Amino acid sequence: MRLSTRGHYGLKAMFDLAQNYGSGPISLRTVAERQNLSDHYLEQLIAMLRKAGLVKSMRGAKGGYFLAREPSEIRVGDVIRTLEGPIAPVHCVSEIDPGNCNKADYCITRTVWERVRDGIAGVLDSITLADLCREAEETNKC
Amino acid sequence: MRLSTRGHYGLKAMFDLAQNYGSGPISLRTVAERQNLSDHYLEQLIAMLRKAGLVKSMRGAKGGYFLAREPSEIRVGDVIRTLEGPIAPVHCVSEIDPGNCNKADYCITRTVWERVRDGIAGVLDSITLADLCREAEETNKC
DNA sequence: ACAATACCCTAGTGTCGTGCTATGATATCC
DNA sequence: GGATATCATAGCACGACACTAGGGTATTGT
Repeated sequence: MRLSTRGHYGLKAMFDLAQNYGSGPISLRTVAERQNLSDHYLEQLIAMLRKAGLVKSMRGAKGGYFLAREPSEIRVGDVIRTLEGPIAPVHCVSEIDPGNCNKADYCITRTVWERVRDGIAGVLDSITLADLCREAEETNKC
Repeated sequence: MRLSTRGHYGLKAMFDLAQNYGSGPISLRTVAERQNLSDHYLEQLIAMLRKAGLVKSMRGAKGGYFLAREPSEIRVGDVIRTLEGPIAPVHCVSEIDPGNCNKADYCITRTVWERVRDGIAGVLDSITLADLCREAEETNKC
């Protein structure tokens, strides 16, 4: 019952970009160092986020990455789905293309996984990057 | 964001045993065939459930497995935790032995994973095997 | 112009967990 | 005592994961 590190690292990076939103592009190396991640690996993750339209990039010297829209408009669920694929505790209740069980008759345990899926999605979709920034600020005040 | 088949298959098997609760031991082969699972593989899963005290066994001819207590006393979460380990979307928020991030300072994304974890656990712990049996019965009536 | 910076892309690779299979031993019933 | 069934351990093919390697391309500052 694990998330891969992709979602974990990716969210860290997106949070970093959210904290620096509006300050122009941030270089990959900066994010990687601040969040303590392998920069080459993070490059691949952020490429997925870029193709999904969540971040934009500027090439060349002084280039870097920045959020494609405001932190309040990016939900954690958007990030996770991009990096981990559709939320699905088991394959037959995937958010996309659920497939069908090999047994034709209705599988009662499916209702469990549907509820788990909806629970996870509900949490992830209720939190935006702006929420994380606000929480981080409040934490530092204490 | 996937459960392995262990939890999936294991819950199917436990549901099968719950439906036949009180009818004496059910052989592994019977369960495996009814739930369309590899019986040798299921054997390993049910061994874990036995060691965890969720099912009991009777050896020899006419032997088999049966639930250690009433279906209403066994939560889906008990089954999943036994087969999949403690619920933890990422390692640092495991229900048991959370470890600590390599970064000493507080990681804000952790609050996300904690909420996801609690969401999953909440769903799994709110459903008992008896609930599943009741739902299965109601479904068949329609 | 040109070097430095930093994004962009494709391949490859070691490690580990998953999802089994294989083989044999032990206990119980008829 | 044989048929049935649980118990236990070992091994193994496959794929995903978490990177690393090594290049190419765009932009900037001098």
